[in-house]
Amino acid sequence: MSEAHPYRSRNAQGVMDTCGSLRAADVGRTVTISGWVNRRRDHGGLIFLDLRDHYGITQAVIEPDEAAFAETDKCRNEWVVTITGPVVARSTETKNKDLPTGDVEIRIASLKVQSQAQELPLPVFGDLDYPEDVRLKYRFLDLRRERLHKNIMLRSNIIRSLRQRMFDQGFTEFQTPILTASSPEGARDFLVPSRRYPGQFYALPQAPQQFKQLIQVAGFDRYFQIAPCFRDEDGRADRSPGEFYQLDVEMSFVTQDDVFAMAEPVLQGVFEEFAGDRKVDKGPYPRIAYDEALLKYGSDKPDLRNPILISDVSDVFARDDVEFKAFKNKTVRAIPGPGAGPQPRSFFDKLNEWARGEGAAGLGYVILEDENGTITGKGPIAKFIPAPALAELTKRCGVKAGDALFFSADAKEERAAKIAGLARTRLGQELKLIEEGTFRFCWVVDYPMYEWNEDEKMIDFSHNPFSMPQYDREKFLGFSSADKDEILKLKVFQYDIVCNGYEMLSGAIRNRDPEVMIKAFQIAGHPAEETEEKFGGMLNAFRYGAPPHGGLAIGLERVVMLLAGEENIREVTMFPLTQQGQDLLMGAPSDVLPKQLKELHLRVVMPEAK
RNA sequence: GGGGGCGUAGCUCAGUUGGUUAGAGUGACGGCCUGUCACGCCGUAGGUCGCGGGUUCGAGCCCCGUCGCUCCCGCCA
Repeated sequence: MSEAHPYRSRNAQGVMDTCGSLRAADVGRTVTISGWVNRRRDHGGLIFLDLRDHYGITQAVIEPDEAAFAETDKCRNEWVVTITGPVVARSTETKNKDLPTGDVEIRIASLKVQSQAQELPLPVFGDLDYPEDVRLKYRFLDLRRERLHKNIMLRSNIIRSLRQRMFDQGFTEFQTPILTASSPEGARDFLVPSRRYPGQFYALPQAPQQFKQLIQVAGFDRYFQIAPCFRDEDGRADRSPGEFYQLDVEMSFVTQDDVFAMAEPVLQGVFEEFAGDRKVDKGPYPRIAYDEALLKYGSDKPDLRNPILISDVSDVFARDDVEFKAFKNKTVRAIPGPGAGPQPRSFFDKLNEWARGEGAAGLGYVILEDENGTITGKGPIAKFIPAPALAELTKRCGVKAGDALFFSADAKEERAAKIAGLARTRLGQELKLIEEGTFRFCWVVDYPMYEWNEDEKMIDFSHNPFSMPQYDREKFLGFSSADKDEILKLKVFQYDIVCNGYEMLSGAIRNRDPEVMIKAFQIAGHPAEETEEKFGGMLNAFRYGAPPHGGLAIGLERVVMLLAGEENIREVTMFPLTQQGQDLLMGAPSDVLPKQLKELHLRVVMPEAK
């Protein structure tokens, strides 16, 4: 016979007893469980301890004449203790139906204090909000609290589910290097100085992009990885500074449709598994061309829960019978405000003020009313829009009496579209039109390959330079700077999945043609030698038999955020950095010893004080 | 790099028009209480009002600067 376990007993089936495991069936057993004192209630003689561990909460009780009373009396919140005693049934009136263990309690026969706790800088009990810096400095306490504890467990379960779904589709997981080479495109790199090669640096990968493509060239076919990615860029509520994880995927001999067919069930499945009572859109997801997304939703991240659709009405305001000068020769986008007609004047003034804050000249509007069966317009600019033009507007935008129609106008099309998109979101929120408790997905496809950089008067890559253009190869190789207009119209096989306005997934069919890649970079102003030097490893691989391939990456934290119902990425990250990129718990970044700098052949030059 | 918000007891917050000794709840500590589960009751301690400077007879409050956290813009192939 083995001796009793010092911290946790087991039942007859060999199952470990925890603070969450005891039920009516355990009544009569003597058990040992360990955990934190969640709450202590002292009734004079009678003391209750709620003991908490990862698995749940169990009430323990002791009376004054018992041997362990003095030791129990000393216990305070968040001390770690081990208790041993019989499991007893609670009387009907004293059962706690809010706890799974609420039918029973443990009578404390002995209690051992494993660890005491000082006065807490952050109470574990209760669900108050605390300042971010305190929460981060004492993350280990915050993680004991139900909200974070649940979120982190959800994250782990989502990762397990994603892995299983990938294995089920015949994918293999491989690890790619963390210490790698700096890549000049994209985000700022995190650099790691080399000890053996003075003046040279490793870089942490911004993504395993080139490696996963090399894995395809190496013939492994369906690859995936829960991959850490490092980018030295500033944070946002939905974007960690420094590091994040993605489900990174690549596969060979596939078309864009093959990738879609693989990705949809994975996302769909994981959302259905963890959505609870929230609704999950059924695939196949609608495919929205990039240009269409910008027009109808004013964003390349359309939130389909919002029913408002934007229309282009530039031509209506260009008509001779419409005399509103402020909109002439501009891109004008119309944003319907369903049911906004009865809103008070202040509603419209507030929106106008908000639009100015976003950098627009304003947000014009007409309120649509029914006058003897005809729709008429009211409001400051209504008098400039004669009846036939108004009829055209209402028809095109699908608005009716009782609605309002808002206008975003700008000489620059992108600005008009962007403000319209922001107004669409804002109106959806203000008018409470955004469907709740639903996950709505869509693909955004046919991204432009290039965009015009007005400041530097040159052509830039608009997104990923490694995507395959949708093109005629010979014509592409023959492009010159005279073909600017045609070049700017080129689309690529690149695609995103957007869920409720968040970018969830991003991918592409890759460009595996060295000649085309060098030409593509030439068009963006990078000479062939430079491309050869920067991407030599991958280009060279493409010269020795590269399969057609494509893939994607799913932002893990975004998926967890949405499923956890959180709006901040730190709530789903175990040990996050602050928005300023500091680790308040471990104290990173930090100074290092002069000896370490010397080994690395580094000298620090502090920025000059102002 | 730029803009907004916040910073008062261990924690969450209140603090009037610039005016006596800066308050409450919670936690801590002590006392009372045998069925609570946010237990209840009584008491005690606990403050560089983020920091520095200024205006004023007098500053938690007004002004300037600075630091920290946060949200946004830039940035994020």
